[in-house]
Amino acid sequence: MDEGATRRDRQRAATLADIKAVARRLLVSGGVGAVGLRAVARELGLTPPALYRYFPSHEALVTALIADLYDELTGALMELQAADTDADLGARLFLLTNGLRDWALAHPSEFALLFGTAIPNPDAKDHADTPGHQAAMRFGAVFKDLVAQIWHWKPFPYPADEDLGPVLLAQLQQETEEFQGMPAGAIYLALSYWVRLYGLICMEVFGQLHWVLPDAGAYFEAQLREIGEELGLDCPPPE
Amino acid sequence: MDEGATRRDRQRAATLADIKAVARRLLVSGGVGAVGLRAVARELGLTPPALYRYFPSHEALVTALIADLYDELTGALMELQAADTDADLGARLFLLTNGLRDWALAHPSEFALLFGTAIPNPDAKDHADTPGHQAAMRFGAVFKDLVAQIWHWKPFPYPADEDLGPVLLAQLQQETEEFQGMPAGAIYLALSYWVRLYGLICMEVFGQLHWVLPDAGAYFEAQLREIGEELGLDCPPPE
DNA sequence: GTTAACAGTTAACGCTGTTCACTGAGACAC
DNA sequence: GTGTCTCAGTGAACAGCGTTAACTGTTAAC
Repeated sequence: MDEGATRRDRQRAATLADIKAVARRLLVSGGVGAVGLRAVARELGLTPPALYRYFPSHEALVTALIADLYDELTGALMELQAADTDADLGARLFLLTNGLRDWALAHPSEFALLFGTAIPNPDAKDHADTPGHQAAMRFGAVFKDLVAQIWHWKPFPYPADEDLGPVLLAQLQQETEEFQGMPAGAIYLALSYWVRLYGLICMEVFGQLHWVLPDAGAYFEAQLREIGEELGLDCPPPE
Repeated sequence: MDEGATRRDRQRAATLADIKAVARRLLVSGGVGAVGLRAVARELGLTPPALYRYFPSHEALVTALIADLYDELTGALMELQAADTDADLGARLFLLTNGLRDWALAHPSEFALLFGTAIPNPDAKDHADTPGHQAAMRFGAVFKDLVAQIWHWKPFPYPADEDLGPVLLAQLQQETEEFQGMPAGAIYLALSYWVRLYGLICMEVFGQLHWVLPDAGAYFEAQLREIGEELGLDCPPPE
């Protein structure tokens, strides 16, 4: 297994894993602000400069943590999907979306790190090859694939091109091969559903729904059911 | 005007305003991380401990800034509303929602501070009397009033109580006097529209829509028009 | 067996928020 | 008008942060 890996390489990989594990623990217990270079070193019995043999800066450590968390979340969703033996796409929509919400509620600190505050610089292409960005794309692909599968299995009604307006139509048509051939109107709907569900989860986790809904679970369920019906899917029984 | 205000009181109020102005400038130019106690003091020609005569901590300064920003945003929306002479509620929906989006896009740092990351502690009542929280409620009331006005002017179709499920129904009915007597189903719809529009603005400002929409303006317009139609309002002409 | 690479340490720099003891000037009472 | 008291502001210091430089000892490689 570790052929060609010298003793040092193995130990290096081990401490690197330790660093990330400690960083994760600090994140969970104290939020993003608690994962500091010195705090990680202290918890590992190392001196702060030692960590610079593993990460070029504090930001790099956090970035690596973000990438790992994206992959962990994606993995959890894929696992959920794999355990779902029957190919009912309605059930799969509920499974994945509820899975995302459950993960977010169970890991609020991690969720806040991933989705809380985002890209400060609006330049799109300069950080497109970052591991964190790629992991984010893999996460997004889970739901992009799901909606494409639903579409190709049983196309749902969608607004005509004329109803979208020329500007929006042109933007959406540019994404048609990213969405496996779906027409602009269908992509428009998919995006609308994503904003509703994803936005709802963010607002719930970040406490921006407390003023009206102490527990947003029932509301989320209702919204999800509404979307499932609009997509023409068989929704799982309530409760 | 300043009767009863001694010379000291006036100077104190002036420097307090200066502190907030500098903090605001630093926030705009460098984001939340740039508004530091020492940085503010440096820019004012003061020593850092001097600021402790005005704010008990760094967090208090940021909190005060948040409250001011909420009030500024609310004020900008109210002004927009006041300039809208005709009482067409469809036009007012477009005016206020586009106004919110415009403010967010014009002041991304401020918007990020207000809505980016939120309440870390899920306890609801311990910070309910904070000035920032009250300012946030005043902001929310703008849109809550709008939807209540629309409802009382021309009630829109809404889901029946039986379709909401008992749990959700009970939660929504508890808010019926907060929404000036609107039934649970109407509150359900209003909340859904708010999540769509507010979530869309957040995702646009925080760059979580770049991967599919380089410019979300047309999409926002389409969503807003869709909601206006569902509310049975006369939408302003496109473009 | 020599040499080079590398994990890790110590010391230090500049930065942050915060506290304490102190100074000087405006406000108020007699 | 003098005395007292409050209060804005200063200077020095502390603990903590991310980061760098010079150095030590162990490990892999030729």
